[in-house]
Amino acid sequence: MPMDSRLEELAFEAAHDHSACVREALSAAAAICEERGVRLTPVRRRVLELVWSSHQAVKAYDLMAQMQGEMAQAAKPPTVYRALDFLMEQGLVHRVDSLNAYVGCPTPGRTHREQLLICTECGAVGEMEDPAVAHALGEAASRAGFSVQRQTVELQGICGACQSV
Amino acid sequence: MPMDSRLEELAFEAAHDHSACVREALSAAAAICEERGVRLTPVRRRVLELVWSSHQAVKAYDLMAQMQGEMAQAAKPPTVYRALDFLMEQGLVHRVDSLNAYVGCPTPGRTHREQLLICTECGAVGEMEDPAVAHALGEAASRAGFSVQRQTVELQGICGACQSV
DNA sequence: AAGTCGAACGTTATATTGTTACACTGCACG
DNA sequence: CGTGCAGTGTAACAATATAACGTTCGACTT
Ligand SMILES: [Zn+2]
Ligand SMILES: [Zn+2]
Ligand SMILES: [Zn+2]
Ligand SMILES: [Zn+2]
Repeated sequence: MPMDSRLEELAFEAAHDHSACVREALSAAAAICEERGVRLTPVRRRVLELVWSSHQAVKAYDLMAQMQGEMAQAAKPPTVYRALDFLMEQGLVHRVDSLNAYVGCPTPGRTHREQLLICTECGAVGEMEDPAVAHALGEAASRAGFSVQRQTVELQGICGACQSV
Repeated sequence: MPMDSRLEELAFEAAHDHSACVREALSAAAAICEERGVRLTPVRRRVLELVWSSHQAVKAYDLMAQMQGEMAQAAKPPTVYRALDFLMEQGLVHRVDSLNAYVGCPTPGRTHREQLLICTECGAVGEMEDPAVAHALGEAASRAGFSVQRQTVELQGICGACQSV
């Protein structure tokens, strides 16, 4: 069982063997679901695969469009949204609020307070989990008397690959 | 011209003279628009006033509903969205991405990289601008080779007022 | 084997949020 | 006066998401 976090590094790599990313994400997901006793059904698996079809965030209706014809009938909104809800509950996918879109988590299995990096040039979405950021946020919030339950941190900017063009 | 940042403190104050918040926000907006040579038209002013009708984030279609009948005709979506776009450009209002809603900025006039605090109990939305957070985010992003242009930071949790109930 | 239950999925309709396109008005400016 | 342009009105539509309810199917009980 690999389960390394190599995927974390790849979002902004211009060229890499992306089919390996997909394979790795799917096999990690299968292992996690197995371990938790939840079911990675064909619909859920297919949605996860399509979310991972690039390192960009994917729109729900684009997923539907890609699933036209390949399931028995056309995939309707509830089918896709239910699958996305499941994948998010299991931490396999994150929602990108500032884009109304969804991206595969490169480090599933451990819960985390991730910070997303969204390249406005190439659309790639990376993810980091910086303890100093989490600490600074917690400190600042508690000075304001605020008790944090969840965080949404999304940075828009230019990724390394796009800067070096 | 007051232009203090007292408003910043009030989002989570259980009881306060909120009509003063509204007055202050509107007069600050008028001053800022005057100074910049942009027009705070009646539509824009009314939208800003309604956004400030509480310290909660307000939905665009709720604004429309409240404007029914008071303008010549019913307010249609483009009217409200154009006003919101203007107010956001001028930094008088922020969009809360995680809620698809809009909140008045308590410290307009200076551009800032704000962090929003959203109480899941009472719905109030406060705002802070913590240098340590900004610094940690910048550091972490640049270690990832990422050049930040904009940030979306929204913390969901329980505000001081709701904790002490 | 038959019954029961609940998770997953299908289906239809609807709700919510936001945009496009184009016409009209009124004021600033020559 | 025209002329242009910012602001607004209006109609239609696009994009995103949820509600409500029925069906299927396998696990478990009896
Ligand atoms: Zn890849
Ligand atoms: Zn890029
Ligand atoms: Zn107030
Ligand atoms: Zn509260």
